[in-house]
Amino acid sequence: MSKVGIPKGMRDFSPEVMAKRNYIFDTIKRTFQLYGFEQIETPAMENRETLTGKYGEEGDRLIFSVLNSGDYLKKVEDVSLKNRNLENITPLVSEKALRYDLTVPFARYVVQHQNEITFPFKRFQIQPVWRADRPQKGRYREFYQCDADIIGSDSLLNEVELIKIFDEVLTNLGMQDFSIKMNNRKVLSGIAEVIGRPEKIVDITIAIDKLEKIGRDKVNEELLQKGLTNKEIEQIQPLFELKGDNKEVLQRLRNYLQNSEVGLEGIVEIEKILEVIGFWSLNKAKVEVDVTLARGLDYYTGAIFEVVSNEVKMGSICGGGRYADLTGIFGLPNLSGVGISFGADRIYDVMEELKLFPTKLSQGTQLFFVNFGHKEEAYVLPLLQKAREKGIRAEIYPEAAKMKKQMKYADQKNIPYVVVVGEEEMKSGRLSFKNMQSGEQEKVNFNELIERIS
RNA sequence: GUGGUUGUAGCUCAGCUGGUUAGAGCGCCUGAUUGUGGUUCAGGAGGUCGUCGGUUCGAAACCGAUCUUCCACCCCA
Repeated sequence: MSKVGIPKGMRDFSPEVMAKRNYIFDTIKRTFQLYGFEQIETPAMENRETLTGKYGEEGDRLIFSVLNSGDYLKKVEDVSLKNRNLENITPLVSEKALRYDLTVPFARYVVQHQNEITFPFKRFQIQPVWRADRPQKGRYREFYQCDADIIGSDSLLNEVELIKIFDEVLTNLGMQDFSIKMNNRKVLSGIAEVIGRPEKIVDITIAIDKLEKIGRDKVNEELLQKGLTNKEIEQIQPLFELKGDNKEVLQRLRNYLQNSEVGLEGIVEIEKILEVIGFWSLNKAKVEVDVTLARGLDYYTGAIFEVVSNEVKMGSICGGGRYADLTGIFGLPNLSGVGISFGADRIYDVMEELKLFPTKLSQGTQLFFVNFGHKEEAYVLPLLQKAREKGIRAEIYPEAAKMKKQMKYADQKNIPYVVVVGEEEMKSGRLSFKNMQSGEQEKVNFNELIERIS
């Protein structure tokens, strides 16, 4: 076993894997562009303070900090080192951090470039993000997010367009059965309000979010542990029975939230979104109103989305939601945004499990020239150039190795056609042209050869 | 951050309650075929058993630490 390796939770991607990954990225990118989004990129690192405090306490722990260059202990007093007061020391030894998601860097970008941006601004961004989490199934320390956000518009039409993008991308990737779960932060606020503990909104929603996973009893247990009274827990119970079709769920929810202004507002938003989706047709997506869905509570203020495959057991493969004031923390208030994120790596795992990748993804070499040496190169290299000019992916073996070795190379790279040009072929102009799949070989001139391939 | 799990040849793995030169299949290299791959045949290379330390006459095997893998929790794409 060699000593080389890569950090925990991070991966290499070999050519076959990259072909599949690019298939996903290309599909997502094409759809984003089709809906009018423009691409940006931001640096792998942000200033640490740009990121900290944006993802909750848990999130801060998962941010990879980058050690300062040079004498990074310069600013640290010996006393604080001895006391191991990490909270104070970290900012002194690390001023940069790897981005944790694409949304916060995007908010920073918008604030920084506000004078160049025409609002509403529709951008997309496909880049890796890093989290210092323990790796496990569907969870990596480095993974790609593919985000599309609209910032500077309150309209719910944006939410609808994003739902449509979920549908279009995942359908195009071949998924047959997936659910776009939708909730609204205002509904969650309403629930906390109705049971009289608005300050407990986060604890309540995080607990009921686990309903499907751990069951009702455990959820209630957790609620009790978080300091809710039995009476309050009793009031939450009707929410666990809110299953069924969206209309029915909303009807009962409206009844439940009748005394909460904000809660009713959330319901109206959900209804509006559902109504407008109705103007379009969805392919394979099922839109489900789910009051137990609680995501990104640290910044979402309106709609909350999460997409799960119903065919494979995996965490959520996409997420998203509306944040009324994300740029406010960077000094640009009153800009409302809504965005979604595709988790490309999880989508990959789902597609792999469902065998959804097309077999013909490879953009490998189509035509291979055997190399016999300097004299032959003089004859063959111009032909190679011509083939490439015709758009044929072609290559020549870089040295005059044994033919067996060259053929083997072509075989292992799955190159479908091989040209052999030696003395005989140079004299006659009839090239030996071999079909590697059938094993057949014939003599053709160069133009015929090009026609055979294209 | 908590709990569990894994590590033997390039890959997938075997290796008995500790016993001498650690195995298989696949892959790789060479030749049969000095201008023909994928099939066949013959031969060959390749491992300080994750790392460090301990127990023992003796450790791949037992113990400890550490790293890595995978899984669950927390949280999340």
